[in-house]
Amino acid sequence: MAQKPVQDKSKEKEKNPNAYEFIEVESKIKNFWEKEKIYSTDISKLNKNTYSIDTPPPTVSGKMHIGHSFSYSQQDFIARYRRMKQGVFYPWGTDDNGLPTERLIEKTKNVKSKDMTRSEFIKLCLKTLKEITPDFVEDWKKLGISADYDNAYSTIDDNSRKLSQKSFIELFKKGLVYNKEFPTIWCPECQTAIAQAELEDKEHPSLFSTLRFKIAKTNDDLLIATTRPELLPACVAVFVNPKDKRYKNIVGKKAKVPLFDIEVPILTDESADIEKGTGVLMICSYGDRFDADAINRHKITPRIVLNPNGTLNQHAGKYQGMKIKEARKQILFDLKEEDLITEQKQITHVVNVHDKCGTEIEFIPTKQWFIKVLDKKKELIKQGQKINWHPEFMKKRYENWVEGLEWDWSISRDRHFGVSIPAWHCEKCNEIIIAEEKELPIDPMQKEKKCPRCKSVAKPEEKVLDTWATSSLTPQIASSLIKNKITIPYSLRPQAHDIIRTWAFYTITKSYLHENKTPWNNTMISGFVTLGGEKMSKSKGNVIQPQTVLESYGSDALRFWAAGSKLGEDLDYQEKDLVTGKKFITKIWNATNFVFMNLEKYTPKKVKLEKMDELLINKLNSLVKNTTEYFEDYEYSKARSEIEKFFWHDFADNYVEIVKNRVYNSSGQKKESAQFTLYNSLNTIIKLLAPIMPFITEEIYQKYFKKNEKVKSIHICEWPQAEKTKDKEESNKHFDLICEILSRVRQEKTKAQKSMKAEIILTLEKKEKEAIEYVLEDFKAVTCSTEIKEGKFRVEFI
RNA sequence: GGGCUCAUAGUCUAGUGGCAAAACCGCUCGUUUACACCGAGCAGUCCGCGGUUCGAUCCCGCGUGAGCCCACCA
Repeated sequence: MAQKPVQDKSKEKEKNPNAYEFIEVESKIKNFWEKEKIYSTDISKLNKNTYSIDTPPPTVSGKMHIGHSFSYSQQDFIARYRRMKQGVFYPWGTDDNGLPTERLIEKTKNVKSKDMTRSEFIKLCLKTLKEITPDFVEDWKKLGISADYDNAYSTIDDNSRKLSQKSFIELFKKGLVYNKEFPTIWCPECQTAIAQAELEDKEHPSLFSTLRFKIAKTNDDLLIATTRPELLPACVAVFVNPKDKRYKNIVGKKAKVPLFDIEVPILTDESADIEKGTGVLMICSYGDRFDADAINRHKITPRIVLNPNGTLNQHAGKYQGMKIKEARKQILFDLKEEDLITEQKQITHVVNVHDKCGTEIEFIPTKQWFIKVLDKKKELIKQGQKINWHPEFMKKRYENWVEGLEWDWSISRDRHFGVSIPAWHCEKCNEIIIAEEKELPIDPMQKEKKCPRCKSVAKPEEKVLDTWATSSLTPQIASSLIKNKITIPYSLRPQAHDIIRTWAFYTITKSYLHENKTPWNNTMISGFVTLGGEKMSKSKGNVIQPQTVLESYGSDALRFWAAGSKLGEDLDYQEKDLVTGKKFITKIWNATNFVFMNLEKYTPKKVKLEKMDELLINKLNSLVKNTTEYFEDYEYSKARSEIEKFFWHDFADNYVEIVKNRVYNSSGQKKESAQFTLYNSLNTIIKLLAPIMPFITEEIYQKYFKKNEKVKSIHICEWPQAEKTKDKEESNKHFDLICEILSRVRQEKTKAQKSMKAEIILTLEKKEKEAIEYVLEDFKAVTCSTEIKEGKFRVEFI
């Protein structure tokens, strides 16, 4: 016998040979899955019954963040369950097209896309993506996301570009795409048109100044309040409300714009609010969308002062060339010098900014491409209603968004990196020439086209498609990887709720416009991760990195945490939840050690079961039934908590304790019945748990169960089936009663400050005593009762 | 201003038309043939007010508070 080093107990604990080393195990298991291609799609096995998932392709624009790890875990629970149940198509892709990727490249390579030629920049993007994508994807693999990485798409690869351009051409031919000059939402930082869905609110401090306009001829003051004095040179009219008595006598006259030698008409318009500011509204081209509407309505000629790069043009006179903010400051200074400001106050107001860069947006008339959606709101809502939303209330968010649409879908971007718009324009005939399908993917800048009418060389379209114009085709792109063996509607679209208005909406739109189908039958919408109740964001500095969490707790623990909140609910990140997960994993590991310690040389075989064992198996059957139903309903959190409860309390705390005596001290059928039950119930438990904690369950499976089960991986084993048993409810009540009495006995021992092993004489009510009779030996052993009497409940210590 | 969601132990979350549950924390004990990363025990006006009901934490209405989305933002 080895001598125990008594003094150094702590070190001994660290070296516990049976401890579960999650870092080693998880990395080993991950490699095993990759090597054995456990999650690779076998095209020949895809069929009607295959559960197909329109996996979100994460944007290659940094690292996996905690929100990703949360929502991808949740979708992976469902994917893994379905894989065991019926087989899945769970493709993988990355979204590396368009502005987010461009911005990433600009940042990491310290370049400006607009300063480079298009082809140079694209080359740099593709090269950089090649470098960074494998590392980027690695985080998802470490998390145990079981998508098919071997057969992945990128939204900028040739195939995706081809499909995206094909979609553009089809919609153009259907008359659903149009090209129009229009004051559109413009980001002066990114220098591109953007879509309504890319707007975000931001609070900004601002100066609210009341300016002295003059009435022409009379030279009377006309006071107008504004936060945007730099738009004075763009002022084309002033509005007063027709009901506003104060200004009745000036309607129809002209107003003189301060600092600028411009006279503009004074018009009546309902949109002028009597209560706001001075009641006089200046109309600029363009301050906001309502300016654009108003100018249109009154047929006023706009005077554009902003260049696409956010500087002022020649109409701004001496302010030409200044950036918006600079001009604002200078104009305010000059106004003050000439005593043209009557009042000024500091306010904070909410402005629209571009979600990618936080820059305040402007309205600049440019020629852009649009997909018609405004005339189809009703149909698009109807399409949304055909989909099962999990949770249901997320459907409402979709409907609200569609109802609130104000613009057609703006799909062109004045950028370099993206899917090119496959069009040419003959400036003579005003003819649009569209690429042919066999030419796709195509870059019009690299290919000369002649106008079919006048035969002159047409101008290639320089703009690219918005990244959503491509990612809205992820079902079709994924299908093309598997010879279209799976087509829409897919079974499931998982995603988070922030992109209902973009990804979900645009995908529904495209599938409707192209095929008049919904893209999926179900969608599961994940919530967000918060920290102390607040949304995590880099600017607040309250970001938790999943990579750090993975290092200290492991994937299974992180996933266990992600399974803790119900679908659609936000979850507050708390480290203690990771601790809980890790403890649970340890518990499983230790319980497994116990089971197999007692199953040496055991081969599973049917035996006549002892009553206690039968009760446990019945209870387990109920667990299988419930867990299955929960997973069917996307209620992974209920599945988690029920499995957890069963495993820890029914199985480990109670059953294992009860059965110990029989395992240690008996032989023959009594022992075999216990062994059979331990083996089978643990096997079932780890299978039920496999979708949520794929690593430890695989490790246990490989180590102990594989040799009898013969399937390569637990994750492609068949999902456990609940056996039909008679009187299940009765049996479960019986089981619970036994546990409840046991618990009361333990309570008494605790109260008396006695050991659990203290021997007792137990007195039970008649009914309870009868219940115990069936499992008498086991029960006496676990409670250390020497005798069980009938009467009022009592525990006597010997 | 409109829509949606949430409100349960000190904290964070489950859950249910009829004894309200787990985890973390704290306290009191126990324990060494799986596990001290253990076992047993101790915690709540289930936001307020009305209604439906034999019975409401749960269903309905109103209110309060928080979050998210949208709109407004001279």
